[in-house]
Amino acid sequence: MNQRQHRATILEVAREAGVSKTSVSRYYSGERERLSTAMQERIVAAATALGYQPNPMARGLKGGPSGLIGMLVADIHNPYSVAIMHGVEKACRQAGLSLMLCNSDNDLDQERQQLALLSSYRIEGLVVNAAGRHSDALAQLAASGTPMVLLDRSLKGVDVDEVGLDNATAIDMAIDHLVEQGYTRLLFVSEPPAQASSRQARLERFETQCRARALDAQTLALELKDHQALDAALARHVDHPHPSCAVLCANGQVTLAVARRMKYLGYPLGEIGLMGIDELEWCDLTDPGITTLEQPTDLIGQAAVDCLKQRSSHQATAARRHMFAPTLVPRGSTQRPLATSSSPEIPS
Amino acid sequence: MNQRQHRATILEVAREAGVSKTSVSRYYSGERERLSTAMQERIVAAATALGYQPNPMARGLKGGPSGLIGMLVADIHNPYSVAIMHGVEKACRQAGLSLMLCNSDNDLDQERQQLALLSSYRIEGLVVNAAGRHSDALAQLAASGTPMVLLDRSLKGVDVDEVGLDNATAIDMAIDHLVEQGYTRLLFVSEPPAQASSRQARLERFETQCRARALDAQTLALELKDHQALDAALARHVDHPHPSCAVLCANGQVTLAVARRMKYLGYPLGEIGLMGIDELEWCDLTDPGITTLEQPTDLIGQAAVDCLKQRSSHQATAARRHMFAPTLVPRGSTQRPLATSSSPEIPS
DNA sequence: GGTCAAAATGGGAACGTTCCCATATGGTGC
DNA sequence: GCACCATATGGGAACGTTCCCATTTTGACC
Repeated sequence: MNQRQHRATILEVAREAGVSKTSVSRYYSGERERLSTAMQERIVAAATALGYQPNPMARGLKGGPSGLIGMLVADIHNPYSVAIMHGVEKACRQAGLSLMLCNSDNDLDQERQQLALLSSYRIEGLVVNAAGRHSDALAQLAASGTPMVLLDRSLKGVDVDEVGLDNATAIDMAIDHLVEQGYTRLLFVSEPPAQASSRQARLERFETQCRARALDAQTLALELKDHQALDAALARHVDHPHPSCAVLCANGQVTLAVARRMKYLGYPLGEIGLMGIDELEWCDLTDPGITTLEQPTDLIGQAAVDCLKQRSSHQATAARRHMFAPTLVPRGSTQRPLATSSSPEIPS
Repeated sequence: MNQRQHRATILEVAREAGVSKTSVSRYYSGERERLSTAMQERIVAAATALGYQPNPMARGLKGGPSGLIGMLVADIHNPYSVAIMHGVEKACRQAGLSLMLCNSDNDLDQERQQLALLSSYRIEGLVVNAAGRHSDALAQLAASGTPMVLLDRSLKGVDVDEVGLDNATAIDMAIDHLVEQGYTRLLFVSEPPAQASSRQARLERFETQCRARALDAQTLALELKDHQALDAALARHVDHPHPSCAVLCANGQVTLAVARRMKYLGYPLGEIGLMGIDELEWCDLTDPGITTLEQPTDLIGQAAVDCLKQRSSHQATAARRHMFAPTLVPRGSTQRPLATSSSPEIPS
């Protein structure tokens, strides 16, 4: 009944092909060019005949590559994380690597434990989208030589590659767009920035740019569960006797929360501008549509895996940063009702 | 600079504790009760002193448990898959297992390859949310004794545990709700059912139930990319000189597509009823809100992992099926405008 | 044709576990 | 006091690789 439970080993392939196990091993560990073509042919013949497949466990044991890439995510529900995960998974698949997915649920203890587990599997690289506070466990893993990429974060004391959005460009694009559309009073809403460097970066860029342009701007950092604080801030922002207010959301989660509250409070989208970083699948479904800055998540995921591959093959160079620019997806939420369809494209 | 690169082995712990490696091994492979308390204390002391952590590679090599659970997903972008993934990941974490995530991108070849890879890691169990057509690779893996759970699918010739939504109950709840709300002409929209048994099940239940109740009902199965076909079907459904039409969507992806087209075509939600299986985070954001049947995804994921755990410990019993009932989340899209807030709760 | 280096191949010892067996140790019943 | 069994412990051989080193073959150059 059972399919052949037994799995062919390298030794059996060697016997079948009439060569030594060392040669078979060489064939499968990327040293084919050292083998004569005749030998290569005999090996593939024997291997396919026996249905041989290398055992990554045994390989990883001896110190060879484990074929495993770890991904540590703080919140598996975050659409941004999922989108990146897609890119990472795809890149891994193409590189013949497997993905171990870990979710820390924003819990530092879980994170530590997951990290220990990942390192015990001798992962060849780690993609991290977590670790708000200084994570000693993360630093230790990086110091021990595991290639590591930080997604949209940078960590004090951890000098590793970073990949993510070009926050300065993104914020500038957002401000440009909002100003072009005629909004003159801006509110930036973010989750608490202490936990993630990219939040910090976006917040700071917004503040300095608005100051530099002498815009009427404010910022708000809060936990999204806190409806009341958000409602109050929105009211404060909107009730100002100023013609045109807009809200800029620091990420997709914020966009969702703000859109929800604005709908609840009855603020008309467009008249009150709304714009978010991160594209979301439902952005064109809310009534006038929500304008977003779309991140090239597949590219980012790919870049992360590329970093890891490079680092595990070459000797360690200095830490690098890949920053990607977003794409503006304009929709109705940043279209003021007075400005009719005749486009006022005149440069100022 | 480097943290101690060297990792303690079972042998070093044994030496440190002055016991044999066998005893240490026993301690870590769940045979603690066979050890005297004195020995247990010495082992744990030595292990913590050395920072010992078992090497799962070596363990898996010898035939022991690999600590790995695989999850094969056809489309990592599908919110349902992601939601289940969350539950599965959480359950794994609590059980001390790690999750290897594989995405087949709806490609049978990729699926085959991923399956081979997973099996080469000697996974202890596999959660599958893919495999439309009869997958020989899947059947083979199941036959070889790997515990396996099918999510919302059943496969001919593969007799394994299944976990998912109670489709009959869900469809009945949906029909009940729509009829209660006064909709009399129903359209069921689904993706092509040939690829997934749950689509088939929902479609069939809808047809038989509507026939049994003598309802004016139709079904539509199509690829979601095909806007034109969808638009045409919606128009055909709605333009009927009948007072109250409603559309029931077979899953979240369908709901998104239909909502998009209805918005584009200008059909007012509520007047034309809309209801979907699968809760989506943006359902309350579209104007009157979209009524859904929410699946207990965390429970389903947990149940899947539970199945695997049971099956890998106990001897194989007959395949079981866990079917979960959904929860109705009523919103404006199934609230007819004529029926004002005074609820017409009179039973017919 | 002999020397030497390069290329091609093979044998054995690890890697860190688990498991089978063997060996103490302690208690029980006659 | 001796056979007996249960309970604790330990030693060695696997598991399937890779890697170091040794050996053989090849070919090129004087």
